[in-house]
Amino acid sequence: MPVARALDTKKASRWFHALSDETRLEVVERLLSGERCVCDLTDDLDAAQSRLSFHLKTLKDAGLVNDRRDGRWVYYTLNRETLDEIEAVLSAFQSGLKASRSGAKCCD
Amino acid sequence: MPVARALDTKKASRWFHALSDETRLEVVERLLSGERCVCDLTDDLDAAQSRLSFHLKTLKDAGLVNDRRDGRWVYYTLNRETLDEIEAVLSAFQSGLKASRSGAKCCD
DNA sequence: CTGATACATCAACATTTCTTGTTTAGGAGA
DNA sequence: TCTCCTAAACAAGAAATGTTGATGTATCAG
Repeated sequence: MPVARALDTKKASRWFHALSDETRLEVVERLLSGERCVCDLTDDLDAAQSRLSFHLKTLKDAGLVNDRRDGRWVYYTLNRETLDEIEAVLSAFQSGLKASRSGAKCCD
Repeated sequence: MPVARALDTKKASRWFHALSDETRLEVVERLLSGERCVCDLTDDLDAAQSRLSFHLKTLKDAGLVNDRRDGRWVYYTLNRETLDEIEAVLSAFQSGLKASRSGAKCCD
């Protein structure tokens, strides 16, 4: 039977890049407890509006969050499916490792 | 009872940054099947030696890989503990999400 | 319509990251 | 020792990323 399919490195690198910034990680943490509007996040993180907007766009482009406009406010939520996919990559790493032989000699 | 402790965003952002590059992800993939020397990786990935060395250093600085010298060769392995820690972060995200309420209104 | 609010977008600049080529260090063997 | 080989380190330039302040756009209140 086929083992895990190959990693989509392009997709995965975009996910990890989106998570590679402290401000964006803080946004993700806030969104764990549910939907948030930009104004809340701006207050919480004490970040300039344009700066936060930039990071939200980065997260959105990577597929990590979704946005929704309601009146003049825009609400962001985490994208559960993407988080699932990322976790699957990590799990694949783990199980790949478990199955691995060790001590392969090279260059002979 | 206390839920998950707060995320160490500094540490986490370094981990994710290390994984945010396609070349480095390919290195990680190769290392899943066990220890590899730099020369093997250079061949496999068709990368210039100094370029690969740069990425290996990035991975090492982030704690994702360990290295070991044997004669003139240097062997790299994945650092299982760090992978565990990263997976724990993702799991925490997942369970945080599951527990989250939705539809919080803001700005009122 | 007018003004205020919430947010995105843009432009300019600073900072970081990546690449390429070159040099240096350490080990193996003649 | 001298030379070859593997790999790290360095240096300079290119490219990508993040920050800040200004401008643009949609929505709502009056």
